[in-house]
Amino acid sequence: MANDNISKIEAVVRRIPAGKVATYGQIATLAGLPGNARQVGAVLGNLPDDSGVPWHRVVNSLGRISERGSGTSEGLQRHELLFEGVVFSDSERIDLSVYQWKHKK
DNA sequence: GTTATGACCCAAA
DNA sequence: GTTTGGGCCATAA
Repeated sequence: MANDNISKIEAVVRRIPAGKVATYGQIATLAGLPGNARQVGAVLGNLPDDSGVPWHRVVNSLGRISERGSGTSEGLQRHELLFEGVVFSDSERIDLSVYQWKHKK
């Protein structure tokens, strides 16, 4: 059931600590869906407002912000991350070497 | 059941 | 570290 995958993805995203970011592939793998990174994004898009999932802590491989493209948060994500202590690079990019979340254990 | 699209990832240049 | 091309899975029409 697809709904079950959403629960897993939510659980993984919820594990992301403040001031850290994770990539879709990382989440997909941790959620038990290797190679289904796209589905993670699709799930986040289907996430309800009361899901309590910090989707703004989820970025793509290059640490770039991935929004839906339709002026949806257009920088809201950046603001939220900055609020949590995440530092952005010159062109709206994050230094994954420092801020990429390490589930490690 | 098939076609088309998507908040992506990986390997190579 | 960034960009280009190819590929995987799931949802929608």
